[in-house]
Amino acid sequence: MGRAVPDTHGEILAAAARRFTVTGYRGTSLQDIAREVGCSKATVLYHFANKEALLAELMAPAIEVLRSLDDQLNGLTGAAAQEVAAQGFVDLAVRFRQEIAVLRGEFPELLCQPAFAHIQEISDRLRDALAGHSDRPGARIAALVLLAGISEACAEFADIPDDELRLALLTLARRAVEPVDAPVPHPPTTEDKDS
Amino acid sequence: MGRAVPDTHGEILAAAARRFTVTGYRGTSLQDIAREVGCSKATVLYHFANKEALLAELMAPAIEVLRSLDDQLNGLTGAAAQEVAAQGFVDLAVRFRQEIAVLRGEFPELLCQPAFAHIQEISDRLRDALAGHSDRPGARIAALVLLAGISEACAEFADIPDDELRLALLTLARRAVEPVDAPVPHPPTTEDKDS
DNA sequence: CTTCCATCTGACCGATCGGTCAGGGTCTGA
DNA sequence: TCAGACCCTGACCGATCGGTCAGATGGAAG
Repeated sequence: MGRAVPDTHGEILAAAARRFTVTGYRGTSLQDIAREVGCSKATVLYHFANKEALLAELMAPAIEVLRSLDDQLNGLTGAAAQEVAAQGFVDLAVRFRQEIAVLRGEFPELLCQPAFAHIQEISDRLRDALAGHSDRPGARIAALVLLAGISEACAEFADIPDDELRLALLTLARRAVEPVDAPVPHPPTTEDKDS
Repeated sequence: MGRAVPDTHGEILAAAARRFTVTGYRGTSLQDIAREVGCSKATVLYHFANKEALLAELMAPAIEVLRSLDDQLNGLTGAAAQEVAAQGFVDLAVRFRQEIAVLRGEFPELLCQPAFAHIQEISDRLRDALAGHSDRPGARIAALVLLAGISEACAEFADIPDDELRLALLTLARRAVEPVDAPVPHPPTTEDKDS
């Protein structure tokens, strides 16, 4: 009865997600998506203004969670920032495996599109937090390796249950981040307005 | 004098590498490459049979080194395999930063092309070695995260000197691989035909 | 029955893609 | 001087891309 409602919009969204994960955003044509849904290409463009809008709607939930993680990170320093960043990103990556798989590799190019204007800055801050806000090259490199590797792993291990993948990644992340040996974000000579 | 030789072939190769690293293989047209070189698209296709052949010649040296690493790995087990895999891959990734940046993200699709027929198997074996040939999900996941992350890091940190990047990545890899606590590939109850 | 609106479609558009081809320069060696 | 190899090019090809548009369909409201 109720299920007789076609919900073409949602079907297109789901089909696009499936195709994007296999052949990438650039490598997937609107025709491909339409074929998978079983409608015409014009129908796809009736439900979505253009290809970019389709991608934007697909990524919206993941981006929302990423933003909230960015908020949580605000103000944290040192090991606390590392732990929250690791836990938050692993959780996000596991939950939005498919969305992350979509962006795989095309990240830098897709970020240029206006729909993803601030994602670059957010992920930069996330990387910075995972490095414990350290400016040592080793810490920054480790943070990048982890973020990129976790994304890739989530896209790859689609068959592993969420809990198991999350645990493995979090364990790895805690083992791999470069430890911030001294909790000295700034020596007590400067003004400490919040302590 | 001698430098007057144009060497268009090499210039095209270099220009292609530059463009591919920025906009990816798919995202770079032969026209783009020709424009960067300052010749016509037809000239590009005079020096290279097609776009795929251009990519293949670009990747050939890196693939050669990857193959030799694969040979070195043959027969190694446990921690020894992990160490050789980590060291070998970090070295390869740092040396062939640009080549690896080219493949960034388009790896799975590009591997389908006949020129890269066996790369998938080799990288699978490399991942397996980095996991110490363990079948524990944690070890396999850590290996994948490292391989993917190291590739991404090499593509990203183009400004860091080779030595510094290599040291940081190797330190990270040794810290991050899941340790193979006991060198027991198989308990002595089953038949041991080679020991 | 008529009107209206949401949904959907085939036909079509200009742009760009990878790739082909005939031919024009230029240099060399006979 | 001439033949031929080498390098390079503009013009062109069919295919496919994202996107537009006029119109067909069908159900609900008046």
